[in-house]
Amino acid sequence: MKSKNSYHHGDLRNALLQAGERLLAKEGVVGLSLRSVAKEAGVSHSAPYRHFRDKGALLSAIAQAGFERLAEAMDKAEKQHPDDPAKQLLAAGIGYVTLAVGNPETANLMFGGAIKPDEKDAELMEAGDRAFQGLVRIIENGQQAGIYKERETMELALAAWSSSHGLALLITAGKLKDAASSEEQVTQLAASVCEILSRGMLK
Amino acid sequence: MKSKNSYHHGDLRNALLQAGERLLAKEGVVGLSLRSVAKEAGVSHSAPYRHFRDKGALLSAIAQAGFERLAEAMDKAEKQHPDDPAKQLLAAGIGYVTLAVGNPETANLMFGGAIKPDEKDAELMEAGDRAFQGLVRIIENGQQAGIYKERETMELALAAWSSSHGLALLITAGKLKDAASSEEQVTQLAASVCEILSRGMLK
DNA sequence: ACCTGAACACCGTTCAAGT
DNA sequence: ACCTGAACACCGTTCAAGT
Repeated sequence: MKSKNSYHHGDLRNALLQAGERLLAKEGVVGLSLRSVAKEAGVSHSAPYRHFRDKGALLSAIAQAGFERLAEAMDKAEKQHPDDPAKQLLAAGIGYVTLAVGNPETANLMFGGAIKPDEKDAELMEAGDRAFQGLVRIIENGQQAGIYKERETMELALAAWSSSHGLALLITAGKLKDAASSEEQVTQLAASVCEILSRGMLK
Repeated sequence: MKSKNSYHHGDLRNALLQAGERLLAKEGVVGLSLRSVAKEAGVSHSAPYRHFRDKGALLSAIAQAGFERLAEAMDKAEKQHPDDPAKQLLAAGIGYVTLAVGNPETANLMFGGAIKPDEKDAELMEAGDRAFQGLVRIIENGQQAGIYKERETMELALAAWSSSHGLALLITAGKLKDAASSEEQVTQLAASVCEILSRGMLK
């Protein structure tokens, strides 16, 4: 049992993670300093170094939490429609885009290159892979149900991933300002992209 | 006629832009400081402020150049296949992805949220729009040729943009490390995604 | 008109010292 | 074992002063 007012914080690691996410949402990845995170958590500017190797490690941990939420969204999409892999894919796409739009700065952190390749630790990569594997499973469900054309699982999964990912990042980057202001519009756009990908652009 | 050794640089704005792009490619958007750009250009750390309002304005100008190259790639894709809008779309997708993969840090700058929304000046937005309009024109060519299903131009364009954009950023973010190491592999992936989008995933 | 150098407030990181 | 505070090298930005 630890007191919050004591010299020793007790759960500083989590407090820093929370403060980091809060400041990230407010200030963006450029405006987020390790010192401001420490201040927000109520500790000195050097305290974080007991829990994170450096600033990149904190960012990496925040990004990891984002990938875990993304993996959950994929799992949820699969379980929501146990016998309809087409609906699973639609729900996955909408979930992907909705999650990114709801946390645009986290999405930028996860995919925007703020974390240098050599700072990407194994845990971060694993969390990213888990999210992708959730989508791959949904594609495999469709293949087993025989609804897709004969193609490599990875090719289909990459096409689906690319279109959801692209739409999500176009929105978070503000390139679709007027067309994607409400959550309803965002859902509609995700559904439209998913349908075009499923049925094809060509006659 | 201006001398490079004189006290007055003569073309410092362009020199800073060039130095910025060079350092961006080498250090990434996180490692790029305005002071290092000034040093690379051989001027004092405060000289850039004669030519750019602040650091964001320099980044914005670099991003703008990136969008102009992207717009050129779209135009080139259209002109390369004057009578085949399907090939235009494939060339546009490959061009998009190839450009991003060749300049990953510039792509991150263009789409990664390093430039805050309020720093996005009119010129930057226009350059981005021009690139998108190039893609829209290619879609319209296909609609006029009657090759696409009946759908809003914008819906088709957004689906095409999303999938190319998503693939490009997945690669530059390093999420496809092993599958996209050579330029040939990258072209192949872009072609695969484009074909799946054109013909559809479903049987 | 354009560039420099000192100055200021901030930042990431380290390390001896405190509890 | 965990946190603090001084210290260092860096950064963005401003501004009087130089050419």
